[in-house]
Amino acid sequence: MENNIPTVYDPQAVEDKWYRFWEENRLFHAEAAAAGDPYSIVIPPPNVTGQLHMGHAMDNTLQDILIRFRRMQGYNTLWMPGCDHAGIATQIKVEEALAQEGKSRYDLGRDEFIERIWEWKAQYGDRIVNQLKRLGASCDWERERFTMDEGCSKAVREVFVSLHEAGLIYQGHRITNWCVRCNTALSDIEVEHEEKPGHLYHVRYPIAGSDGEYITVATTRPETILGDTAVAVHPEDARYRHLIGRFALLPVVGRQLPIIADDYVDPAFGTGAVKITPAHDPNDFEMGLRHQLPQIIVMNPDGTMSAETGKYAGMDRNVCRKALVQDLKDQGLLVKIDEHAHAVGHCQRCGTVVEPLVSKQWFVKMQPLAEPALKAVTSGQVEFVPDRFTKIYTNWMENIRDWCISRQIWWGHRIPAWYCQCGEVTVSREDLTACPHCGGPVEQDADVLDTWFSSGLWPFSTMGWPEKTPELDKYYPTSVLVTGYDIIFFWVARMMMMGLRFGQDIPFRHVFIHGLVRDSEGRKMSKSLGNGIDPLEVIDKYGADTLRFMLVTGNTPGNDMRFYWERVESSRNFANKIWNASRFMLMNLEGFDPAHRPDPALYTLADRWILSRYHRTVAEVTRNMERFELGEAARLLYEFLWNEFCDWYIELAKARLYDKENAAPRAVAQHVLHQVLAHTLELLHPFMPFITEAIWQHLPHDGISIMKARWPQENAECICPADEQAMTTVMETIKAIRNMRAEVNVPPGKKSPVILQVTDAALRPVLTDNIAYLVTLAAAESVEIIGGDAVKPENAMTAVVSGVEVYLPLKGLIDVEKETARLQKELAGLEKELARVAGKLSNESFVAKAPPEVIAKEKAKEAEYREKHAAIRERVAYLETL
RNA sequence: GGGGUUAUAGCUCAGUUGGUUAGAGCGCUUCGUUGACAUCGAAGAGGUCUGCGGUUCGAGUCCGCCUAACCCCACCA
Repeated sequence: MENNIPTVYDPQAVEDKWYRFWEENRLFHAEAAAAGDPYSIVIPPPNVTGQLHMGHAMDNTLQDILIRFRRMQGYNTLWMPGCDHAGIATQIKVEEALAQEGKSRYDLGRDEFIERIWEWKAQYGDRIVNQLKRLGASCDWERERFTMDEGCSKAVREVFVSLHEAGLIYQGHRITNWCVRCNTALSDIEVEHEEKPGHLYHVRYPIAGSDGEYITVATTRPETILGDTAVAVHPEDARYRHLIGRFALLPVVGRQLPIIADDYVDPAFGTGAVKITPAHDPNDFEMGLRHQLPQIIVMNPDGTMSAETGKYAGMDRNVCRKALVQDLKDQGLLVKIDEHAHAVGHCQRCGTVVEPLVSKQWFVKMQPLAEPALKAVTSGQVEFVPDRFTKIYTNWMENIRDWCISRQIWWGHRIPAWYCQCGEVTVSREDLTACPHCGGPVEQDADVLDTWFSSGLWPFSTMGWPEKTPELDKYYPTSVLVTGYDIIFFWVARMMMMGLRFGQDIPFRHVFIHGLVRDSEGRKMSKSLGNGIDPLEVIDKYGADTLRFMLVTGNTPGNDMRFYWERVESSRNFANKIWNASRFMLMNLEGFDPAHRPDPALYTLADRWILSRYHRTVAEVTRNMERFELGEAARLLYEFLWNEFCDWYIELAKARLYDKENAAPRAVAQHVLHQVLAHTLELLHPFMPFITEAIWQHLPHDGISIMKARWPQENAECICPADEQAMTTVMETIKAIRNMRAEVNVPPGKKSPVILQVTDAALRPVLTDNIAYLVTLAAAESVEIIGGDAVKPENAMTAVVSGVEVYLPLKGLIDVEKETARLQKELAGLEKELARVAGKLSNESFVAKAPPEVIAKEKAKEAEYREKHAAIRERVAYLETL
């Protein structure tokens, strides 16, 4: 039928072709009005100017597997694609490009800078999409969305205004995390804390109006001394009680600081006295409010010291620290510097040390939103896979704090608030040109929203919300969200809150969490380490199917995996194995009529065996897919296809396939070969879409694409343990012969006679029927089957499989001593097992309490071992007489 | 300070409601160009499942504790 297929699978030759075919035939497209229960996934939107990395490759492979699986099962399947504008990340990129020209965003001005970013998006916005296509992602590209497109922007504004109307968005002067490099406020989770060795500076503050009296405070950030407005001690601290109500003199500056008492102070830490800097420390900020302390801002947004700091004004914060410490030393006020490890916050995006400082920002009040989001998970309405992430999620939700959503950057959704000179701030769905209160001119808030604000709306904004759309109706809530554990708080949690409030329902039923792809040493792949592996490189070299298979096997949900080229190669080999098994089939389908179903009576044991194994595989693979155990499903397919179908069935079928004189048996073999392989390819399709499509298209088929093939169904009637058992005996007999031949180095070309002494009468016909296999697969010259009571052959090697003693008369090749040793070793193993089983069976509690089928199994084992043992012992005894 | 993950063959990992002589890939040893595949085939070597205790007739699997590594969360200056 097909003889011109290359012996090595070449992904490059088929991938582009079939992807185009799928797209041209709109096979990824979903219609809300079409039949079928909905199954939907929204893609975690990658950064629009980003590039596909290994994490994306894994994340999207998992999604594509689920989508393709459900599509084949007949669901009305939507995979919604799109990109994220990724505020700070994208802005940094464009700023870096600008820096190449020696410019900053301020040189361009806001409008021109934003225009520049849109140009970037136009230039690179397709790249990530094209990379996802190379991976094989079956997204409905006709629906592609962008977090800053018109629809999503409308959703953002609607949500902002609604939350504001509900009193859940407010503006406030509060202490927030500030990145001096990005020049913007950050939310708490955008700050990464790293425990680092630092210093604890002990500084003397003289007591006002005293003679040489002082109080010593300890601080890790001496430059903030300039913003101190009090010194606090614990009210019960006997060392300092007499000082409460008096004043200390701020070193260098000379300002008078009240000494106050507050429970917050831990007498055991440092000196038990704390300097209070309300504008630059979250705790001090709170304490400042309690004691009505003034806030003195000593640092500018760019990290230099403010005009408030006198001679230090304009210095970088780090320079100031050194200068100030020197000044304290000079004045004899620096008592000591202790080594002190403490957590320092860094900007997630640029790594700069973050400063807590007071500024005016917009916040979302989280408690009321978190409550339903928490309940949806604790009630089981939304399930995390694996389950352990439930706890991480709920713990965060229970301790949630308000979310700072305003960013002082330019790329993003502008906050829909307008300021008027009359003092009114108006939040509006429509752009304002005049103040609704006084009619005066208004100016829109300069800030934009945190990127995650719009991402949080993704499951419903992409479906057309706030409009009522058929998509929203059909596909929301989505079926599953697939993402890494690193963005559970950033994204999953926000989608839960927003979805429940604005989508009127949970955003997804399952959250399928996967781990990170690390390098071969277990390190995170990162640009700075230069240890990243480009998925495109893997696809170029080995093909997308290979990459996908490698990414989905060998690990379990939620756990990290390491990238090894050896594993890529092993997946590649599997693809090649599939290719060649298919080649074999295609080369042997001559005269095959798929419509003709052979008489089941003509099926051989091998046929019934592989069909039984196949149907078991269907059931197990489907079960594992439904439970998100994709790696296990893939492993089962690998083992079935390679170890059973290729290693055995193809070999067992060859004789019939090659014998063109006997049409009927040949047709049966063709039928089974085709049926099992074609359907196994269907099972494999979600994992390896390209190669399975390429082969499927060569086969006789109905329908346009394997993508649209019906997912295989298990037929329990085809599962036959007796046939499996019988076939196992035949295979074990073959293996036993091969083993003995290898043991004494029989040349591969040299055939030898085989004598089988069958002790289990039921096995006699099985072996008699399958003698041909021993000839072809075990190099048997002749096979003689003798009864259990017959005289045992002499001068032969011996092996025992269940119910069959296998004798290999190898005159001249047998070294009696070696053979005895080999059998003795076998005996020792059997004795050990026999002792174990006998021990179990003689244990009264076991016999009384274990389930009957377990006991029966153990008894059967015991009988088998006994029989084998007896046979081998007899053999050893015989050898010893020689 | 809380919480979590991991510990199984030389390496990387599976082992899913507790019950087979604990598996795979890579690596290693020996052999193999017979018409699917050397990106292959055949035969092998290699593990007291981190340690201790508990539950159970039975534990790699469930429960404690120990050790080690990693991760997340947390406003002790």
